[in-house]
Amino acid sequence: MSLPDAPSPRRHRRGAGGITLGDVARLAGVSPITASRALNTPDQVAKETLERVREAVSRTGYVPNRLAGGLASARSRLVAAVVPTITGPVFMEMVESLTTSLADAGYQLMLGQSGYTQSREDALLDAIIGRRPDGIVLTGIMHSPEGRRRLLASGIPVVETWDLTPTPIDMLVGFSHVQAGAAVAQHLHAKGRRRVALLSGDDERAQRRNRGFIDEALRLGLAQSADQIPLRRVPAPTTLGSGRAGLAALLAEAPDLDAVFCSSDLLALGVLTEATARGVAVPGRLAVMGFGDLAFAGDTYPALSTVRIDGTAIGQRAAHFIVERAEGRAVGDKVVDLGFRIVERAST
Amino acid sequence: MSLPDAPSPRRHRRGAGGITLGDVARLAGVSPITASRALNTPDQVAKETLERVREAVSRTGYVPNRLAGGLASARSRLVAAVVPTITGPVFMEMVESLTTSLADAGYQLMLGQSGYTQSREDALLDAIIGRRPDGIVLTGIMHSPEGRRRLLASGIPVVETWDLTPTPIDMLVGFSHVQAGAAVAQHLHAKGRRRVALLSGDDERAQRRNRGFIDEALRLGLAQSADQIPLRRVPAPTTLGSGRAGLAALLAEAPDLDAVFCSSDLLALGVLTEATARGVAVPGRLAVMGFGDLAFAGDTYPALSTVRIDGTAIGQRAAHFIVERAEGRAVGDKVVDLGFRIVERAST
DNA sequence: ATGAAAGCGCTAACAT
DNA sequence: ATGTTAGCGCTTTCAT
Repeated sequence: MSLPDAPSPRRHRRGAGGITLGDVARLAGVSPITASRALNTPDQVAKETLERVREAVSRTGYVPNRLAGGLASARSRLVAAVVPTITGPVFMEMVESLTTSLADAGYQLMLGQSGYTQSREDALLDAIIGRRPDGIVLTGIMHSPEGRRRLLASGIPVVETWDLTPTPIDMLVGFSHVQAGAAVAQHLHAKGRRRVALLSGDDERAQRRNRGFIDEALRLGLAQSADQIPLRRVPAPTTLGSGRAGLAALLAEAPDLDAVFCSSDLLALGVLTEATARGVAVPGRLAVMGFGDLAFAGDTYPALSTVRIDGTAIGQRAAHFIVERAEGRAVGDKVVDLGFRIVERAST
Repeated sequence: MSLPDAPSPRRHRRGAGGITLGDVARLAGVSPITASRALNTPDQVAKETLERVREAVSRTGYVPNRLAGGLASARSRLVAAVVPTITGPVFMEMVESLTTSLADAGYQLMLGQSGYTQSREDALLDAIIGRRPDGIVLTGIMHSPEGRRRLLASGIPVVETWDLTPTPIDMLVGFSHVQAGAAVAQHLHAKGRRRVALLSGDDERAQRRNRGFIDEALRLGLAQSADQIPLRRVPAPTTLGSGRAGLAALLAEAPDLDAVFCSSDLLALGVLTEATARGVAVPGRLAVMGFGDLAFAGDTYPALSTVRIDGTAIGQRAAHFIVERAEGRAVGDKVVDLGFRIVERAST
């Protein structure tokens, strides 16, 4: 009974507001799908049509709704990264390079902090999977069976990083912590140090480096048994302050120490600081070794010997893995060992 | 010609795969919308129905597709944060607290790095707006007119941070850099310092602090004209290394300096390091002042006097602003000046 | 090179 | 307390 042409008073929907692809298409005098192609696959569209669509886009200030696009195409162009905490500076380099590499490829990074506990990590995982990211980058390897199951079930490409494991969920970019620890023991031994100690964050990867260090130290005859090597654990994330306190504690326990391997550069900086405050000569009386080779390591006084981990490369590789998968290309080797490098500076 | 009951061979759609709300609903013997309500607004659903839905969810391992939810409800539960770079540790505290506060409220953080240049920022903005986040947190205030326009046009709640301006785009959580600079000048003057210098990153906010410092220094009679105050600029993000080089340069220019105000704690740590390396007594011969009060500031040797900026509070306030908006509640005062605090430690 | 139709998975609006 | 219907804005499939 109403006029056929009258806009029927349909009950539906908050007219959300924004300019849609339909609006752009209408303005350009083409169908929505042509407008879509003009934006996504320009070479499928005639030059002149392309021009008209581009014109319409800039006149309207249209910004495509990627939520809708992602839903329709099952490609969100979102990538999630999970780090224990970003205030430990160790992972910053990786996050920065991930963000940049992904942005260059048209992907956006979602950041999640798991804390160093597992319960949060599992909860976070659901929040992440719900966004249907095109990939998930994990810091460290996923141990929780529940987490592995959910990740596998989601079908989302996963890159585990900063570690190696014979049983990766999917892809992997890392290095061997055990070997890194062993290499440090060798380095200190080669430098003539004989009474070595460990100052370490209480996270699992640091423990593994300690293990490698201790085993190698025993092999080299630096001690007869593991408990002869003083070991001080501090809570992760490690800080300069805990480095100072840590050295104080180690020195109280074993005043004749001649070398300390710290599980992070920040810890090592704390050790250098405490040594300065106490007048302990570095490297004269005490050699100090860090881990990570953060930006500041070459500029401390004395300059810090450390283990270089190329966080930027880790981020780039991880981004590459995920983008290749998302674009439907097969990645060759799904596991990359990026290794590490002993960087000898003044502190040893 | 085909049997009416036969699943009509419709041409459509990759069956993406995953379990959907429909599957859960079917299993629970309810309609999809009831299942939706069971998950989102449980108290609108009968106890027993709720139970059946929950059961179905855990049996299937269903994880809601938030892309679809966001599209339907026009609420993505995504929040974007833009920082110049996350490898400057200054913003980490804010990003961490943002991430945590938002996660607690069921929102997820998207991270963007603008670099310290404007062109990247504008491009980044479109990438962000395309995701239809429920809010955008900007580091610093948005100057680019084009950026402001797009942000305004998007209708997305915006929080500018780390600064004050009489013309915020929307909401604002910051403090006065000019006043902070002035307060430092007063502090150094009160400590009896008379030959002050500046070591500063070349970003705009640091310049503003310098301005406040210089004006106040002139007022206090520490110099007759601005160019009597040695000023060394280093590229942002600032580093320990540039702090060392900076002090060296300042000392070459003005050997009789008795105080340096650094635009970041990291720079100040570099200055302390260089002072140690040169045997310049701090605070005896040289007072050093940082900015930020990062975690390590209290543990340097000597402990660093600095300006405390509560990055955690900034993040919390920003998160609060955005969540309130997203939930449809009005925020009272849209501008919050969180201030700063001079933290006096051993270095001055 | 372009278009029509269908529907991605969910929720708002309007019932009952 | 639960269901029906339409459609969020886009892209896929199939057709021309």
